[in-house]
Amino acid sequence: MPEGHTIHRLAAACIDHFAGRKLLVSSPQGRFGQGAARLDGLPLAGADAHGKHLFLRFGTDPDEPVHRLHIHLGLYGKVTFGTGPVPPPTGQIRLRLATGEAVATDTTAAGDDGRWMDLRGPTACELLDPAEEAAIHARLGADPLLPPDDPRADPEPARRRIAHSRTTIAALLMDQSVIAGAGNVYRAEVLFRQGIEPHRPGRDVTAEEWERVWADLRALMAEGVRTGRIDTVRPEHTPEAMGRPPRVDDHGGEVYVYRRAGMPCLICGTPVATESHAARNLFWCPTCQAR
DNA sequence: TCCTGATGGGTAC
DNA sequence: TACCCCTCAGGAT
Repeated sequence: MPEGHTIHRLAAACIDHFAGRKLLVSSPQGRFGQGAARLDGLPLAGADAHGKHLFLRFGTDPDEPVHRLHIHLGLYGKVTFGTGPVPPPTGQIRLRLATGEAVATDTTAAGDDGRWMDLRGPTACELLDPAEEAAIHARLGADPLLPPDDPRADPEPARRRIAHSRTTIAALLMDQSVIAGAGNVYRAEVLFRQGIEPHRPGRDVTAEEWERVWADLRALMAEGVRTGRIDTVRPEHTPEAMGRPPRVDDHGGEVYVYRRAGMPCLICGTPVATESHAARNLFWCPTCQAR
């Protein structure tokens, strides 16, 4: 789930469900109890995403919030939205937001209109002061999902980093200080779609190739925000177009190489290769990505 | 019922 | 590079 598109969707969903509404905030069986107590009863003023980081602003003015909550889902974190009864608590790190006046913070029933959000297992769920939040933004690279006129979406620093780096392009695309929001799926898929061998040093990637990678990332991830899935195959390679069975996988989308090790490349039939690369699984087609 | 791995990242060596 | 964090679906048993 949690590549950047998931977090941008999450920010929009928080606005949809909770913006301007006083919230019941609790941390049942959680380690965020004190933070939840400080947020309880405040309205949600805003929500935004930068890369894989989510920032919820509590108070009445999103620019001058009373509290700012930083959430990072990490590898395991999950968020569920619902209406009506809230599911019973499980797990150790958990945050619950709900609307409605008639409910005590630790009951399992939601409020009048019963909207709730349940967060389990995040890597980060913490209140930050402005300087701490600024430090997070400062260490993140270009976010392909932010509007092009947002300075945080400016790809020029990423271009420069890559153009001067001996690190592989595969590792650079996963480095959140270079590009914020792309993860292992988009990394593998964008390199496949642009025919780039993943082990090439960043400085050997041409300006034209980088332009295509950035434009493709923007388009693919925007589609991910729209649909909530990661689909990267072009129309001519869909299951329907090729007469092949659809992919059966826990995250749902149609992809070229991600987690398809040993299976035939959808374009050339070469078995998809895999290796552990900088502690993450890398997938690529040795023929389509020969260079 | 148990075991493994996963779309992430901070930290210690 | 290894480990830790700590969730949960899917496969193995």
